[in-house]
Amino acid sequence: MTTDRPIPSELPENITLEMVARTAGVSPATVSRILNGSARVSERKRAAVEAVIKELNYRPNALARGLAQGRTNSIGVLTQDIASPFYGEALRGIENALKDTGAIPLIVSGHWLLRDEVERLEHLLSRRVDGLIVLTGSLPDEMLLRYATEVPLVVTGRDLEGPNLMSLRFDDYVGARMATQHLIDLGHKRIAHVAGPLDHFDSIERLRGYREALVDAGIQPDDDLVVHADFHEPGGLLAINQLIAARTPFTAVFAANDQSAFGARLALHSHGIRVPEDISVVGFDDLPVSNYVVPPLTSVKQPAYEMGEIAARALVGMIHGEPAKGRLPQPELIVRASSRPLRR
Amino acid sequence: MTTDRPIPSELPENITLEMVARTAGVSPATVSRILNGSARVSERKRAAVEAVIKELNYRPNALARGLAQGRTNSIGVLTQDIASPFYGEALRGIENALKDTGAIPLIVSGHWLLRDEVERLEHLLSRRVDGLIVLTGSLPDEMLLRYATEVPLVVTGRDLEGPNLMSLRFDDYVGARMATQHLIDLGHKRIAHVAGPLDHFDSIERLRGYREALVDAGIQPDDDLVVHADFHEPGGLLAINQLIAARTPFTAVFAANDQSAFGARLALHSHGIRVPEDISVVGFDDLPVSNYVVPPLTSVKQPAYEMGEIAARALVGMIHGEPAKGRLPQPELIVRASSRPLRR
DNA sequence: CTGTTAGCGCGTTCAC
DNA sequence: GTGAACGCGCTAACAG
Repeated sequence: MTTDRPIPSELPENITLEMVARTAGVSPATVSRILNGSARVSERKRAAVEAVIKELNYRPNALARGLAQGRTNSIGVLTQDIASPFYGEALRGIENALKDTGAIPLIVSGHWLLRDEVERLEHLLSRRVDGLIVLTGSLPDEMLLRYATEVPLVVTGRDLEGPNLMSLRFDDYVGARMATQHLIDLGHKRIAHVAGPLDHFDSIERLRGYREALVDAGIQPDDDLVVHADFHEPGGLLAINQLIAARTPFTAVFAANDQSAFGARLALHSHGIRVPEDISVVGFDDLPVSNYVVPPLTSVKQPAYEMGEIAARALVGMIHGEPAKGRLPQPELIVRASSRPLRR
Repeated sequence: MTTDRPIPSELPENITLEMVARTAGVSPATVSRILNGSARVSERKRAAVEAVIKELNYRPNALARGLAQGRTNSIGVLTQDIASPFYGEALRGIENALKDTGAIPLIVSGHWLLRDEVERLEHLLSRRVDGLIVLTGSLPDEMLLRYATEVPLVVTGRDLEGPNLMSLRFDDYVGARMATQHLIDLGHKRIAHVAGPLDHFDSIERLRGYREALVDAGIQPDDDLVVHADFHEPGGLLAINQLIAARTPFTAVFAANDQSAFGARLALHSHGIRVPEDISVVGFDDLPVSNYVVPPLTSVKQPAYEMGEIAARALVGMIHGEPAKGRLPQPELIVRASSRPLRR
């Protein structure tokens, strides 16, 4: 041990593997082998090294390790909004699935902006992540395919086939049909739809499910009943205000996601319209909080947490060279108190 | 350019700085200088190199760079729950403040478990983050002080002084007083409190604020009115159910956070008790969604987003050797429709 | 089983 | 201005 360092540096010097090796009286390679279990080491040396590691409080340098090994034990996750309740659940699922693999998720946000998404992905790749999970977003398919040539990639919210790539899509169309059908079954005919942004594939599919359920039930879809919003609470509120201002009659609302359903419900409330007595409301996503709003919201369950888990597990498999596999559960309608039979 | 590689490797080989240098006909050092602006380079070479970088789609290896420079341009963020609506806002603030600094946040979750928190922090440090933001959590002060000897550290939710460390604490006590005083001003005397977990400093402070506001108003605090919950919706719901089952009379509820206020509000609803007509409800945090629940929730605004921004900005400053600085805004009560004068 | 050697891809002296 | 040489901390390949 070098005890005659003249100036004790301010910052505690980082302990290196080489220092551990020297103090334990072995070679760096041996320490490395113990750390990685990459070869058998005599019990005596192992004990000595482990003691030194503990004593010196040695912490391996992940950068150096990554450089040498060519893998970083980290996977990049592109979400869109770090505070989104929906994607938040997906992130929880990812975290949980990764927990015991030794890998750590590097989470960045794309804000639904192509520019941000590309910039963030490049950032992740320059950090040499071992794989990538892209939660929906607005990247063109070709770009995803190209990124998949660099690292294994799992993308949600679209159907896409390609080498080194897996996609996970929830059936928005069927989910929207179930929600609409539920309202039809309750006797509703004038069903409004608070749509999502129409540059989102999910929104389009949900709108289509809504329309086709109506048609199949012999109800003529009325464009006046479709209001466009943005998947957020204020948008849902404005949408219903519009509808009311235009005096368009309706007895039920199917919102393209729970957040806009919350806004819609508040708009109804401030007009003195009761839910579900006067008007039924159905959402989409089944956020954790939707079970605790008043009245609890009937909603199509989107398995966000499971989606995260499935994506992460599949990605880890792909990184280890296994074929991509994993499927999302089928849509499911969770009926709660916000919807009830039309009173006549 | 080496065109005679016999076997085209499956994975596209990573472009290295050295390859860029060779194709551009300059030395690696020159490319490095251009990349980092660390020295003047002739316009001719610069143009040539930049062209090659674009053409080869060169992406610098952040690991190698970190190893060589001793900094990684990443800062570690320990949150508690990646899907928490409250901490989610803080993360947004952090992301935003870091956006133009070139640094990227590495976000990990501690789940309020000491074990997880330590493990995650060690993970971040082994990745050689340049600094650390710890969002509350349950680490003892001494540990934080020790971590601060390794990297600059900002911690929220507590008061702590130390070298290389900054703490940011919101005044929970004053906030709770404001909430309680608001209800007192409205004529309420039987005010229930749905408390948070009592191993959280915030919970204790909010309970204290509640109690002292009552005392100062000449109202004798009644322990029967204090129910313990867990900062989550189900806990708030159970708490109110308990209160009702025990037939403890009350006309208002102050919940230790918005999520338990939601649960409380639902419990009241399912007992046919109206808010605010029969009972007033006040929360704490002012989550984004609290403005959109029915009725919109009166709440103490905790500036989570700003907190994240302030923490990140301060940390960046500290990393650059500036003294720690930054303060949180004062508590503020946002009055909405969930509270109203006691009818007599 | 163990030590020695040679990189991983960059930044950074230090000469020229 | 520019290039050659070395080192960041670690793993891998090769000897023994």
